[in-house]
Amino acid sequence: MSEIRIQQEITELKKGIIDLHTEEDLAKKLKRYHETNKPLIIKAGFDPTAPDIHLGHTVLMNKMRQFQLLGHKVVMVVGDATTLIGDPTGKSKTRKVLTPEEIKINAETYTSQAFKVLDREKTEIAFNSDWLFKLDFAGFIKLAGKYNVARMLERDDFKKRFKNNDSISIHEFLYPLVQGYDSVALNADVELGGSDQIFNLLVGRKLQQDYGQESQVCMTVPLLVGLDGENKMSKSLNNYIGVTEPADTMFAKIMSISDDLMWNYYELLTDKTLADISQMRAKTADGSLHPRDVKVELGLIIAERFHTRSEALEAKENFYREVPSNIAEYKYPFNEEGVPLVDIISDTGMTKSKSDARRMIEQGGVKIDSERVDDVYFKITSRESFVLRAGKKKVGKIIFE
RNA sequence: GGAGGGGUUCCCGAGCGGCCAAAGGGAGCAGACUGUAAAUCUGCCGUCAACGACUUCGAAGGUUCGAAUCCUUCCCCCUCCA
Repeated sequence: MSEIRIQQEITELKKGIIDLHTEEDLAKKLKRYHETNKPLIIKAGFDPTAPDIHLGHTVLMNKMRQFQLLGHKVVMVVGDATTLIGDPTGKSKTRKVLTPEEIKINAETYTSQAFKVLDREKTEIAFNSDWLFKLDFAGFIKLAGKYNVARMLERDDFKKRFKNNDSISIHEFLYPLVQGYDSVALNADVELGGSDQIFNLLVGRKLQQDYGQESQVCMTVPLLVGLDGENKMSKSLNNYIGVTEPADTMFAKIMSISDDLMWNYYELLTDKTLADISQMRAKTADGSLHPRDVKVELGLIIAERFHTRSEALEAKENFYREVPSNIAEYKYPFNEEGVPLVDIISDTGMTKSKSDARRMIEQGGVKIDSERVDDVYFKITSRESFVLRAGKKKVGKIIFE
């Protein structure tokens, strides 16, 4: 296999990544693969405490998929044993411990979503309790002996906490060690992770050496910025696009991001090459391409990845249509004396309280069949069903029964 | 073990007996403008049978005509010294 081919693969794999330790090692491993046809073992750990996957997670998964497309094998390590410790990365509080049942359920939810991106055939799921619980006391002490405090303190958050006299529990030191041991147990060739994980990955790299293995290549991907354009994408900040969300929602959410952020998404979430992206960017800058159209394209790419092409196109249609084709329907009891509109708005969950619904009307955000309502006391007196709009995003068809 | 600081509405953070549903900022929501974007501007932002009533300022009691503000007990955080 030619050097050129390997070089091409490396270029492809390097797209959008933050760290790569080291390119030489990667080249060496890829070369060996082409000679022996033995797939590389690509390891990525995941935390079974948060089972919902959003686009932020898929940045990593896209990278894993890239390896799969090149013929390699991905091992997803469920940290059911390490969760007992709780990853100290960026955390100041100890997290709650899950039961084995909860972990199992979370892991299943997680992996089933992951297969929207990953190739099931080339993916193995492993639980690190399998080997960690077998490590006896002597083995454990031996593991602990492979690293020292000074090196642990090299890690940024440990360093800061130590300087600030914040507590660092001994067991927190064990986390990187144990995660590193996973690499030893799997004999991993490459470990992937978020950029905040680089320290842990490098520990694995060193441990493998100590255990007489070839050390793994460590690659990290950036954290995806959320829809707000500021914070990292996360469910708790509600600035995310979940992989199980309907195509309509995905498309609409993409359309709501800022133009600046859109380029970042192109780079991290699509297969477009860097050259393509900078070309589009230049065209929008000189006015020959409308940024809105570029964003529509992005919306289509994302929606299609998790749904089908036709669903993606339909989502686009719906986005521009006054009333989407597949809006939610609400049944509501009819009353001869007239039903206060405020009640309908809040009871259907379009607003969280009646006060909220009143405000919405006062501010001109409520429409019935595209007629604006400005009377707070408006009552519905006809049995006919109608399309109700409360604000930009909430639409529903009201059917009386 | 000792000394001190604090817990306020989604978040940060003022208030320290009545003028407090509680300043200010952030987030969120609505409207205008646009490309159903961002930025910007304006308004809203506890609940309800709504010019009024009810529930909120860690929890429970108490003082008072009246308490987020004063007292008592309890719970929880944080800082400093050992």
